[in-house]
Amino acid sequence: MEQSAFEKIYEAVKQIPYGQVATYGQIAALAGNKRWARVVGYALHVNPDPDHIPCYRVVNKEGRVSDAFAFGGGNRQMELLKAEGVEFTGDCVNMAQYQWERPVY
DNA sequence: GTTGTGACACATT
DNA sequence: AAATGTGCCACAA
Repeated sequence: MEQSAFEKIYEAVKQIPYGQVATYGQIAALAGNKRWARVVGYALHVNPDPDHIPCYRVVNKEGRVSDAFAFGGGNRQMELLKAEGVEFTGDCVNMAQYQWERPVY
């Protein structure tokens, strides 16, 4: 059964390990196409299952949260990520250290 | 049923 | 180096 782009995106986000973060582009790439980065944003926007879709673990290329919208507050993400052991450099996450390396099969 | 918008990223100018 | 345009999917009007 062919899952829609959204479904694939959700699966990719769910695969993000604890204490790490991923970028929209990476999620999109894992979902099938990097160009879906925009779709990823929308997918998290609807976020139908926040219990399995940690939007706060998803950041943009800057290692920062969305410029346009934040998850229910903005600081919300920082607290959640810090609770997982992720350090925040000002408003940006230390991606060089915490960006999720997609397993290459 | 069509048009427009939206949590981004990349290529080109 | 920075700014603009382009591409993709799903949903709202």
